[in-house]
Amino acid sequence: MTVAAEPCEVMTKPRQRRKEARPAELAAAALELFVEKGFAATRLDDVAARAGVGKGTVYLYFESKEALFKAAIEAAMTPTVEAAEALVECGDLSAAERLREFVHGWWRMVAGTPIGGLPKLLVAESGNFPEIAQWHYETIIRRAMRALGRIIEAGIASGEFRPVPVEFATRIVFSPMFSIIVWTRAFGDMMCDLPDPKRFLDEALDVLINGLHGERK
Amino acid sequence: MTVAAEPCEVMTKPRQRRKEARPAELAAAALELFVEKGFAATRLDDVAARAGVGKGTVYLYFESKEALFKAAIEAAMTPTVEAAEALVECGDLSAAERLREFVHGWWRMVAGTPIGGLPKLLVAESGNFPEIAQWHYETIIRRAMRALGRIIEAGIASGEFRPVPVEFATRIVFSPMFSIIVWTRAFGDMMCDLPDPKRFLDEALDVLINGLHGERK
DNA sequence: AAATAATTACTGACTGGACAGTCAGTAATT
DNA sequence: AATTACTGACTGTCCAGTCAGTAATTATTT
Repeated sequence: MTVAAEPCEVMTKPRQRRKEARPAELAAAALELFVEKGFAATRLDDVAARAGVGKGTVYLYFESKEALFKAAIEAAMTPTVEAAEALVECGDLSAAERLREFVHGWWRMVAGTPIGGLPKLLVAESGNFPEIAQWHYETIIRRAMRALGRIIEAGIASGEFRPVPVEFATRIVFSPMFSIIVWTRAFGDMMCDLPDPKRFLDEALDVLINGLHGERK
Repeated sequence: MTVAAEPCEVMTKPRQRRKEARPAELAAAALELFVEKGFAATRLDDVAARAGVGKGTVYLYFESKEALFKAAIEAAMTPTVEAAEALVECGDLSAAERLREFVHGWWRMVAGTPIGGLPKLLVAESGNFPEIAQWHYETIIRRAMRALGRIIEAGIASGEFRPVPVEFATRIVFSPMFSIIVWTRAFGDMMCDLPDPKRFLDEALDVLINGLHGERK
């Protein structure tokens, strides 16, 4: 059998050397696949293929599958939480309006991107990678919650909200966010009656803000 | 090397034949391990060992690892949702009090048991076993939500709650339950500042019930 | 500018270990 | 003696991780 000198192939681009770009490209490809299929079901051959390299190349830039996992998550998370924190700083709005801004801004930022799959992924893998889960909790979640907590504190200080325990109120506002992002990723495909997430967040904010405003029953 | 005729072993009980009891014992052992380690990381050798049988026995009663997974989940879930539905039927309480009963009763029922690990497990494996996730959603979650929804409907009908959209209100009340059960299982071990779940549920119920009562801002 | 050598980013066939699933054999029960 | 619940060593497969080899790039020589 002869080599059949390139019979109009589908653009078989030649091997390239791009030391600088590889790590980020690999991390991005890995993130997509980990979010799609989970850690165990993701093969490094596939990650390499999606990044347009051979499997060996993965090991030039990452120690192991686990190291790649960690790197992919960290690379995606850090900029996101920073952007989320920035949402808190918006002008002279009421606490209620700032809560709405924060929640909606966050949703616009993560919905439909691989980053939106991270909460589900981290929940799924928390048992197998406790160090990563802990890092994520301490570095990302705490920080995001503190941002949310500051809005609520300000609302209490100004008399707009009644004096609820901030620690708890923060987590209470978090829970619809957490639920909807995990929920849509876990069951979204198969649920014909999934409510529109934006509408859900709106209704939840209505109830919560109303609950934070009013007198204790 | 000789066989060393049983030098005071740790109660090596003889092989037994218990056709009737095996499936349930295997399903229970499997549930524990799947909840502890996830589907991929659970070895059938371990399941068999925990159930006190050899690996081959697993295949006398279950077609495959996946079939065992499905059976373990279904066996645990069905009685649980029935018990949860029964919680709705309690006497002539206000809607608010019935919500509290439902949420606390559910928590008492699942906290600290392997069943409490199922939401996290199902989230984690939803991508790899869409049929199981779909069965779970349609059979369990819908049913539990309908029970919750009935409480809210009654509260609206009696004028205790304002006329919120029930579909949404149901999911809003669900979200702190979902959050806390998944959260404690995923991050509970490593979080020194995890709030007491019972207190969290109480505070969430306060805010939510207050939010359902009051006038729209 | 062209040829040659030196360097190194990149590759993919290969290995070793882990584990789902099998089946010939064992022993409890009838 | 016949039946069958049960066993665990074995097989085939899958995949993370390796490494000898390839080719793109840079440096050096002519």
